[in-house]
Parts: sequence; C-alpha cells; structure tokens
Amino acid sequence: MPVARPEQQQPRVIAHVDMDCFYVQVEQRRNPALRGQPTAVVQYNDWKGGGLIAVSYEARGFGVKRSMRGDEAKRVCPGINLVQVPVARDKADLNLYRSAGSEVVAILASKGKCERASIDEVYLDLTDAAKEMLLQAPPDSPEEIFMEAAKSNILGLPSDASEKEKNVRAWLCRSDADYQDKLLACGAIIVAQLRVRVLEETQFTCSAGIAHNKMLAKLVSGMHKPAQQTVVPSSSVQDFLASLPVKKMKQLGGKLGSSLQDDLGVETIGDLLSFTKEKLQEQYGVNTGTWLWKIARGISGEEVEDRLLPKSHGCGKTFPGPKALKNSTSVKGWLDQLCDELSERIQSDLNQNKRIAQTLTLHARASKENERDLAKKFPSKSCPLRYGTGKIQEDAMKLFESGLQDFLESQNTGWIITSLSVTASKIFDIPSGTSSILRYIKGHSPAASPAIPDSSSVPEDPSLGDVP
DNA sequence: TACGGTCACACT
DNA sequence: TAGTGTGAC
Repeated sequence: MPVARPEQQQPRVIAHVDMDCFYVQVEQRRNPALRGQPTAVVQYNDWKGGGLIAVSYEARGFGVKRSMRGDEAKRVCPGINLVQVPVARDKADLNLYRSAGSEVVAILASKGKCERASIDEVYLDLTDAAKEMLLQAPPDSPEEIFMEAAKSNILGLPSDASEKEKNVRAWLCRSDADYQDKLLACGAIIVAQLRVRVLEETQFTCSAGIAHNKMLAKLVSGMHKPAQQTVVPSSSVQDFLASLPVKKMKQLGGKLGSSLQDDLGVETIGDLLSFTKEKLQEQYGVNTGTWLWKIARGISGEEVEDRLLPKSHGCGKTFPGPKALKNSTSVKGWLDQLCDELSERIQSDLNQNKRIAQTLTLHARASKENERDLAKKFPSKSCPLRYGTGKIQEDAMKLFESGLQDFLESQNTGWIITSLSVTASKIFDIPSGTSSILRYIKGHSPAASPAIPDSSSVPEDPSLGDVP
C-alpha cells in the first residue's frame, strides 16, 4: 500500500510538530484547575465510564492508557479527572478541538510550507527559512529562543552527560559542521521559535522532530515528550533505523508490518537491509517493495503538501451491541442528526474558506439478523452533494436504502446497523475575485445532477442567467 | 466484535 | 468513477 516517491536531491529541512495530549490541553485551557493533574478526555460515559481518547502525562505516570475505559482508568488512578467530550445532536462533537487545531496551524504556517496532517499534527518544510537564516545570521538568535533550541535532543549526541545542554549548544553553533547539519541546526532554532510562539499565543505545548525528510521527522517527534524537540543528523540515521522495531515505522503498524515479521522474519528496519530490492518487490509488488527498500536506508521523497484545511468532512457514530439500529425509522433519525452536523460543517467551510464539497458518501456497517454472516459488507454509496440540510438528509436516506437493497440481495431477512457515517468530499476552492459564488457553482457542477445549493444556504442571484 | 470519530490515500 | 481496504491518531 505505501508507495515510494522520487527523492529530492538537495537537502531539505522538514519538521513534524505534534501537540502533546491535545484534547487534554484544550480542556485544561478551558478549565485551568485541571493543569498539572492526572486528566483524561473521554467520550460518552454510560458504558464502563466511556472511552479514553487523550491522557495527560501525569495520568500516564499512573499507567493510564488510551485503550482503557473510564472505569479502568479510575481503578489504576483514582484521582484522575475524566472530562467528557461535548455532545451535540446526541453524538460526540469535536468542533472545539478542530478550532483549537486551527489556531495552532495558523501560527505554524507562518514560516514555510505547512501541511495539516491531522487535527493535532503538522508537517513543515523549513528549507527556505533555514537557508535564509544560514545566509544572514549564522546560528545565533535571541537568547530566549536559543535557550529553547538548546534543550533539543540531538540523535547521536551523548545524552546522559550533565554537560548535555552545553553539547547541544556546541552542536547548534558548530562552525565545522557540514552544510546539511548547519541547515538542520537552523531548522531546530526556527522550530524552537515556533513552539515558543504556539505556547505564548495558545497556551498549548507541542513536541517536534526535525530531519531531512517527513519519515524521519515523524519518527522522532514523539521520541521526547512532552514539550521537547528532537533532531536527526544524517550521520545518525543508519544506527537509529538499525534497531528500530518495524512496527514503529509509519505505515508498518498494521498488516504489512506483521507480514514483514511473520513472512520475512524482519524485526527491525535494519533487518530489511539484508533483502535485495528485487526480493522485496517480488514479495510486495514494485511500489511497496521499492518503498521498503528506500525507507530501510532512510530515504523518503514524500513532499510536504501546502494544505491547511482538511480534504473531506465526515460525521459518524457507532451503535455497538444492544444499541444497534433495527429499523428504517431509527436509521432515519440518526442519519438526520449526522447530516445536520455535516451540513453545518460544510456550510461554515463555504462561508469561512470559500470551499465547496461535491460528493456525499454514506458508509454503514450491518449484520443480518441472528445470522453469523459477518462476511457480507454493507456497500458504500455516493452521489452529488446538494447543499441544504434537508437535501442532504433526503439524499443520505436514499443512499442508505440503495445500500440496504444491495446488502440484502432480495433476501427477506432482518438486519441491524452497527455504524453510520456521512462524508462530504471532493472539496474545491472557489476562485476569489470575479463574479459570484453561484456562477462558479452552476458552471462547474456535473452536468447530470448539478450541486446547486438551496436558497437557505446560498442566496439566489437573480442577475445571473442560466449556466453556459 | 463494546477501541470512537475522523482523516488520508493506494488500488481497482 | 465509485467503491474497497489499510493505517494513523
């Protein structure tokens, strides 16, 4: 599944910034009494105290894990504060965390190309900024910033010494360093500066990795947490990867990683070096085989995309065990709720970002009554997206009915639904400037079934004739 | 499948 | 294309 990209030839400076237990920090900012205390964020709490989705470092000290339920967390850490995710329309509402994530992205995007990788992670391409710093102001910056940079962890530097910070300062300023290391040192200073700004302006701490590509930056951003950063000089890459367990590598946490272990006996990334490119390609196909061969050597050409906003919006909910939905009426009720939220989210995307979504997709999970038939999957269905809550609800229900027909294959058995979700995708920018939003929408919609917003979502423009 | 709700992306 | 599957957090 992963695929190799042609690698850049000139050295780049890439950072991966990762917010520390982000949802907890958002709640701690809202309620400062929670600061410094064992805290976790849970969603729902009627069943075993709810599921943990973020855990503070104090709570982790007690052995609290993200895979636990609230009750279990209370058992290992009786003093823990469990904060509930807001609920709206009878489902978890993550908007608070989404907007907090946007605050952070707005700051991080100021120094170079910035890619929102998830609600609490970004990649930065700091190559140009680092080169510029190197050109005019060799590693020497305001003491406040340099102090933060001096706390960096440099992979391959002796870290146990009491002299650590002195060593790091020396590394950052080393005049005999090669060009690549000097760029990384500048990157480390820039990232330190950004992290200080994030803290000052949002009260959130984050950790970061700085390296020559995304893969390495991502690998180390979580190595020293919380509120720290880690640098990967080229000279330390091979030793680092040699002992890295395959499962730690992004993309190898699942079946592919298991296959490497079980089928090839590969336990660490270093073990991969003993396989030829041809052997890996034979085992996993040209694309994945080539990718594996490269990552074993620390090579990754994946670029940082210039994207601050998500490419799709989805709303979903699971109905586990006895909560499963058993008839069309309850499905309709929940679908209406999900579509209501989705409609609100794409409407604010349109208003705030001038972006429009073109496809509506419905996903569901289903089982047939009393039967052990786990194999048959409920098919996903999609259609052109029409703006307006009512339209979305209507279309989503039609998609469900169509999917249900395929699922049942004209058998007359009962069914239950254990999860539902609706997603808006194929989101495009509306070119700013000339003419109105409507002209664009009408002119560029699929001919067969145009995604024309209803009058409640986008005002009609009477001056506009029919589309060309 | 009682690890939820969202995301991205490769493949066909 | 629409739909499937994997993987991450």
